[in-house]
Amino acid sequence: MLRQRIFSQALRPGQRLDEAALAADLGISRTPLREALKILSAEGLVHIKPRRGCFVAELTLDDLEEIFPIMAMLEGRVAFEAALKAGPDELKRLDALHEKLEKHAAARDVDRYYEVNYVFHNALQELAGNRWLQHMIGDLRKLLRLSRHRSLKLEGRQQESLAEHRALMAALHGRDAAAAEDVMKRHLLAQLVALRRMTARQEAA
Amino acid sequence: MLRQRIFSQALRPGQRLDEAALAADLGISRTPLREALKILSAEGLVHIKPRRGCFVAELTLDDLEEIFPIMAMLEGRVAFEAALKAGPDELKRLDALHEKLEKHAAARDVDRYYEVNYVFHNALQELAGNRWLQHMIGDLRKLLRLSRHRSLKLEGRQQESLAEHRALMAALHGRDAAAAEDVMKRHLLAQLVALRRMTARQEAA
DNA sequence: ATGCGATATTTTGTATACAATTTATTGGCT
DNA sequence: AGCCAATAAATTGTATACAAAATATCGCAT
Repeated sequence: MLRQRIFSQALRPGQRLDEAALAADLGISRTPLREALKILSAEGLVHIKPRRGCFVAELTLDDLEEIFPIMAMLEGRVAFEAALKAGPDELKRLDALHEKLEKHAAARDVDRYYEVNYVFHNALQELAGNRWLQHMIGDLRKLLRLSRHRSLKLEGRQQESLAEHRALMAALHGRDAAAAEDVMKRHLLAQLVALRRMTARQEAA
Repeated sequence: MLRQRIFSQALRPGQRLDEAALAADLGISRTPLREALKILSAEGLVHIKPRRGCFVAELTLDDLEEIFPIMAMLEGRVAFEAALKAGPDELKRLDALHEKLEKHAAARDVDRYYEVNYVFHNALQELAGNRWLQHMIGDLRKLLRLSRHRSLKLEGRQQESLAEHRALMAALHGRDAAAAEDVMKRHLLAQLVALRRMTARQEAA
């Protein structure tokens, strides 16, 4: 419940969390709430300052600059492993998801595109079959949800993203693991570049 | 305190943790103990099975096979960044640490070697200056401490490790980031190979 | 003797109560 | 009026108490 509220921005980055009030709001007592907060703290979604309170974490552009290259490595590795392990059935499943991406992009449906994109990356991770890699990526992805920047809304970014996905599919079909890794890395780093453009624009306004 | 007890094997992998008994033993009540267990759970050091209890996590060789390649990537990246950012002063500090490694290796002092090795890798991480990268590596390193395998005790492994460190220092001095990354990756993967040899030997016995 | 079922005990999960510390408020002083 | 100190309120951290569920024990029948 807490994670949901943080992701939905009902609890805003930087905001202080009053335990009594939050517990009452969630309809539970402080004991389980505090246990939940400790977990979120370990995940990096909140920061606990002893004796001072609990605050929703904030991601600066600097954090994104550090996190995206790591994501690029990890997801790149996923693409590499997936390319090695993808059988015909799995490729078909990925193709089907990619088709959906193409459709939602054509319809300019950003929300659905994000949704399917998420499913696609997840499918790839399962294919790669490295549970710890999945775990690490999952942790970082949760963190990234703190920054509500949706780079796809940028002019032309959705088309770029789609092109990167096409290149990835080509590499997977060609069983070219190195190419898949490379494409995926670029895909993630391109997102970072887009985010930079967005924040630059926001600061200008 | 809990982490210490897990690392020192006072609490063994797979062992069930009785909350009341542990709390009494630590001289605290169940409330803060449970909060601590939730944190350890998020870190992967324990597994909480709802309504059934808390168990110290176990790392199989399969887990190590998955984790080490990730560590290789992350630490490789650290080496890359560190090579770019290392100034003369920082290089001197690393040299001093490396000297200690040489000394402890010559004295066959495995424990001190591990200790200094830890400090060395930490110094490199600070140099690289990516907090999130440091965070991720730290998380994985904590996990690895669950497996009490100390590959340096293997015949010749310490000399190999030392040689890898020498190659790393050379790359750092030469400001060759790509070489540093490559050496570091190999260093981590060589550890995995050593661990494989160890477990194979253990299973034979 | 062994397996099953009902009861008793233990153990986890949650709520409440209290202690310790921090933050807010009030009154007095310059 | 503004600032500081002392006190009051609120908030975090911990302990205890209770509810719900799982595990263990005991008795009974086969």
